[in-house]
Amino acid sequence: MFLRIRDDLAKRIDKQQFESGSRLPSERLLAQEYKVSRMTLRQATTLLVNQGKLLRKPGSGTYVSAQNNEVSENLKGVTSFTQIMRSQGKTAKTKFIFLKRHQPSLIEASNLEISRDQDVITMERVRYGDDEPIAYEITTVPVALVGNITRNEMAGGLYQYLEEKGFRFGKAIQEFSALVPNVNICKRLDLTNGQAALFLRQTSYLTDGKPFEFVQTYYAGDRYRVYLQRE
Amino acid sequence: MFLRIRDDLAKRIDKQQFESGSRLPSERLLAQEYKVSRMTLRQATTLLVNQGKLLRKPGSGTYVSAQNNEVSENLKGVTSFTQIMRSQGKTAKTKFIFLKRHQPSLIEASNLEISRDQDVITMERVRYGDDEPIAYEITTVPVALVGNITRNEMAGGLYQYLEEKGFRFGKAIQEFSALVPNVNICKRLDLTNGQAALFLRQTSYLTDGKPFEFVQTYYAGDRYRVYLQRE
DNA sequence: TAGTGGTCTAGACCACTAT
DNA sequence: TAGTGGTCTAGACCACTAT
Repeated sequence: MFLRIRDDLAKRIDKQQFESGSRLPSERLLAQEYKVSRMTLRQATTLLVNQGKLLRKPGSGTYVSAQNNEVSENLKGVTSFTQIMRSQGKTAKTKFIFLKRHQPSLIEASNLEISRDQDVITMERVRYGDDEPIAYEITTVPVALVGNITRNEMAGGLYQYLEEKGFRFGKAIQEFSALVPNVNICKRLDLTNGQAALFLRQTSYLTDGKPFEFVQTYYAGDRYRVYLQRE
Repeated sequence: MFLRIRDDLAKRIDKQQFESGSRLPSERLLAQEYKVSRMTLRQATTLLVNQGKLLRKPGSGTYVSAQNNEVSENLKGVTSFTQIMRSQGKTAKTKFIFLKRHQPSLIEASNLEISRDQDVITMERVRYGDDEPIAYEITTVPVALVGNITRNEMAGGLYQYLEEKGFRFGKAIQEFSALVPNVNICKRLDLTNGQAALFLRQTSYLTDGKPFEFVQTYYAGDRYRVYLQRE
């Protein structure tokens, strides 16, 4: 129930039915409109407040955030390359390099919490913003969980594919560091030898705590930034 | 009320009164113990779930996370070098390089939201884990806000100094990228020429939205990682 | 002074887990 | 089948804002 209300409110904000900066109807009114209790309505708006889309001013009202969209977009965006590019007015493009089924490396197995004799599928891709290479992405998923996914299913959107299979996504753990990539990746990213890359390792989990993907990404250091907001 | 319960539960977890991995008393029991309604008790535990300290398994119970402490420590730790080192069993040391009062650069002025004729104070330091250099930190604060802070006050803990002056801290925005630092910083960090550094820019704000510090940090790429948890 | 968000209560029913 | 977390209700009082 409260998730449906959240989605509906988010839509109304995106459609500018609630204008940026304006005050929302009071919690009591909105609860009436959605025919739920005020506590339930607050569960919905709390999610939007945490996302930065709404702003609460005690004693005054609940407001549509002015521009905070940017920050929270960037926050979410780390998991969606397409979103980041779009928010910068660029078109995300992808070049498929290869997909293969194989036994996992030590680091893949430990991050996906499987043993080394359980097969995984790895896909490598270059990500572009307009026509500039931005990132080299290596995605690994366990066969035991996702089945024998095809190239098209995987490249067409792993998340969508898994969602349709009934999986629900939970937390993700990310680890950033910096390094100078190997020659092959430097070439793919148009990096002069010796230029730095932001290196991200991400493990994503289902709601039951099972890891379903392990992604290693090299971002061209001079063309990419990660924004985060604390508190 | 629910904040007090959260703090109390957190203490009991830290004291291992609730052991790592074990099941907590049910929400109904804990609510009884704290003499609050179940909804209020859930407000408290929800905060700990979001922090990663607790784990809910519907139909089964609420559990103390096994090791997830690391992650949330790392999350907080990004703003406190000392904490990160301690969590890795290392001792944080600091070497003071210099402190000077000067007119801000363009980037300093814009991040601190001041004009270029308003003085700032900049401090540069090397941060060590045990005896290994980990980070080169450049901290800039506006004189108009913090006054003519001395070297000891600033190096002894800017946050403590400001807190004593009655300031309250709000959000912080961080931006990560990767680069190869200049020769001077490479030397300070014992980096061979050409090694990469994780570059962090952070602007920290007071509760009223005024920026009070702008920090630029170069982390030795091979000796430092930033961990984040999403959702 | 009327209206707002912040918090809390004391229940209720549900799907699920563990046995 | 008993117990658990997930969600929801229909109220209530509070401090605060806006006027």
